[in-house]
Amino acid sequence: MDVGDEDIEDETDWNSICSDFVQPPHVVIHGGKYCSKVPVPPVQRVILHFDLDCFYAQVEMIRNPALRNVPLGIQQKYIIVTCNYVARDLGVTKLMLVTDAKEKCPQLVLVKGEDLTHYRETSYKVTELLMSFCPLVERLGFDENFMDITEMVERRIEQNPESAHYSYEGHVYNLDTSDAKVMVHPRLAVGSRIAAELRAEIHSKLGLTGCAGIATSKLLAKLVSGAFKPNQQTTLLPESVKDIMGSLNGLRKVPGVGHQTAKRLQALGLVSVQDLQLFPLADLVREFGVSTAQRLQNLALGIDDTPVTPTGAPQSLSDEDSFKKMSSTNEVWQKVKDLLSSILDRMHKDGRQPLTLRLTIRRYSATNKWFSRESRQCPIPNHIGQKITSGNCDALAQLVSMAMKLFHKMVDTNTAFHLTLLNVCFSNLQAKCAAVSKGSIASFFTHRSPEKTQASSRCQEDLSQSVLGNLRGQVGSDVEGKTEELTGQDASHWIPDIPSNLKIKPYTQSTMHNPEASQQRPMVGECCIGGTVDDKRTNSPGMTDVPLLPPNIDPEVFRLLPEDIQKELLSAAYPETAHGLHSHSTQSVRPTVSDPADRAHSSHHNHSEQPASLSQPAACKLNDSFHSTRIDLRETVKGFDRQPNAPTTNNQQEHTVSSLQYSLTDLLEEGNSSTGLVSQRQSADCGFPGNVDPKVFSELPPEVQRELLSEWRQQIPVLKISSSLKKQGKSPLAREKKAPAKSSQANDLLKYFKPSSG
DNA sequence: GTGGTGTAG
DNA sequence: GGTTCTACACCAC
Repeated sequence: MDVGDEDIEDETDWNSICSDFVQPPHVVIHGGKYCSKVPVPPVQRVILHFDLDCFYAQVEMIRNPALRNVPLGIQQKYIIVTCNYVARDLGVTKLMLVTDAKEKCPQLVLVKGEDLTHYRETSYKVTELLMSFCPLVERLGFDENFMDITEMVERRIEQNPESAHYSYEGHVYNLDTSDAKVMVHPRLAVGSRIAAELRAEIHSKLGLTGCAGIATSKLLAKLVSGAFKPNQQTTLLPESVKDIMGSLNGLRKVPGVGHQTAKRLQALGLVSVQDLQLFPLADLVREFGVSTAQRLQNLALGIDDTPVTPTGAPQSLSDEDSFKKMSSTNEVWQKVKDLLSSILDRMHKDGRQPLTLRLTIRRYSATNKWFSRESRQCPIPNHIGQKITSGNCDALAQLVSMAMKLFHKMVDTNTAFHLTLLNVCFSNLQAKCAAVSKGSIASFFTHRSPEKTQASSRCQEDLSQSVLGNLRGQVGSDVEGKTEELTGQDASHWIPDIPSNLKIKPYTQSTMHNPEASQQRPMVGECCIGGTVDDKRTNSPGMTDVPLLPPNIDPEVFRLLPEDIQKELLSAAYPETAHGLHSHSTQSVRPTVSDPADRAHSSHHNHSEQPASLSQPAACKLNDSFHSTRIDLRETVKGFDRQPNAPTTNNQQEHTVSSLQYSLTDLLEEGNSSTGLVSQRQSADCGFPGNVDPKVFSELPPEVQRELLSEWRQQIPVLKISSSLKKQGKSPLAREKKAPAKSSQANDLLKYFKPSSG
């Protein structure tokens, strides 16, 4: 943020850096740092960076709107990983110890956040939503996305040259917006408007707010997106690149420079960004090698030409848990089984077949508390891999056994050991065309439809290409010569089971009811979706207006299918009423399934029966239903016209669910329940959501308590579902997801029936 | 392919 | 630089 002599000195450097740019325009901008003529590179790319505000907290506040008005912290173990702005105003910060946070803000409401299921799902919805406008979306963690909208911008300017004259939306870094001369960088100006529209989309469809940065590279977009928080956006003009780089205090602030690199740089005497900018490259090369040295110096100079690489399907799925101490094989066995059953479920839903299993441990060491991780991996035999894909419950036992072998490779159990973390990971994920048989026809339809309707649009090609490019190492499907479309299907598959209905429903909803959104949509949609929004609406009329075809099914695609498949789809979509609600009914049923206390008891019962043999009859039963395409289709298609609190009459399902819970609860390790907050079971008993700490609740002012209670009373069907299943420690909801019916999706679905006010 | 490290949110 | 729970890239072997 400092101007002065250094700036003038630096100008030469900047000139040389930019020398490869064609005809740098000379512009004069008043009100900013540059009062002299400064050569700036032309805008060649327009990159957006989206950063959701306190993401986990937002997800929880959507799940339980009453939390919006209280200081909310998301707790993982003894850490507040994030908190809402109410809590921030009261002094709570990210990564604060729970004890410190409570001291600082006694009224802080805590929600357990170790189970990432909901965050992951919401995260992918955001990515997916962005991808529906432009395929070039790259994820960075759960709450950030990059997007290359260069094409979108070009097209918009082409179609509407007027748009180039519009002003910047939101902030312009280091400038009064009124001072920013739009004509200088029309692409960035248009980009800023697109960013605003996309943020509005994210808000209207998913209820999430966030910041955006608009710039010419990922590096700069990321750096600038946080300039104004929360829920604002900032454009960085090329003229201000030097400013923003200079404003970073310390090399660690440069994305791409982690603490190890920073340490090495410091050893070279480099502390500030400017130090690195000016350091002789040759010396840097000696320390880091050519490519890293060049990259680091470029980063310091604000130069980053790395492309936005569409993220696509995750390349590994892992699940882990940390703990104070684990020192018996028995505990390890339990935990491994626990973790495995959770990722098994995710893996099954993903549809790809993992070829590799990895087990990672972290050992405690008094001298070196953060003793690094060790891992062992092994190939997963094909017959087991297939069981994973098909949802065959035998896979669990076999994988546990494999994982334990890996464990014994690392740990000599004859001597004492002390672990503080276990991680299981499926990697080397192979797409299977056989996935079709598993019910992904439905996901083909549902996921394809937004894309399929683009068939006539210019972006369709781009999209399938990028999707293809994404699916690194995945086998393209070749059924009926529809390679491309089925590849699209595979691509759709990775979006973790967002049911078709979710994809369409919010869309329709906001289109219909949100004047702002409908005003903006044609603008945003013009890039890739083109006229397809309307198509989609006609094809998917929404919940109440069921046409000949089930909602979400693209008639064009439907027509292409063999008759028997068509029939199956129809029968799946419109079965007799008592059936077909399998998945969702597990949701409604759940609160009545069994007394939480009973479940706790049952867990003790079976506790002694392990680990000699894995017994999970209920899980088997449930998983078996995964084999049925029919059921899967029904779930996917049917949930759409479900009412939020629709009562379930199917007792059999209750039994299934309840026995499932027994078998899964058995896996819980007892140690966990004694730590941390009051257990979720207790809070569920109290009649309010399990994700709310009763103690904390009792400390709230009476009027807040009343308000919360009245909110919860309206929400209880939703909240109880999740809360009654939540457990201490690891992967509570993952257990819930064991149910064949992809219950957490249904959970998400319910959310849309009762949208939050925000 | 395996195992460790570094980076990131 | 460490807490958490992921996920990815890169490198040496």
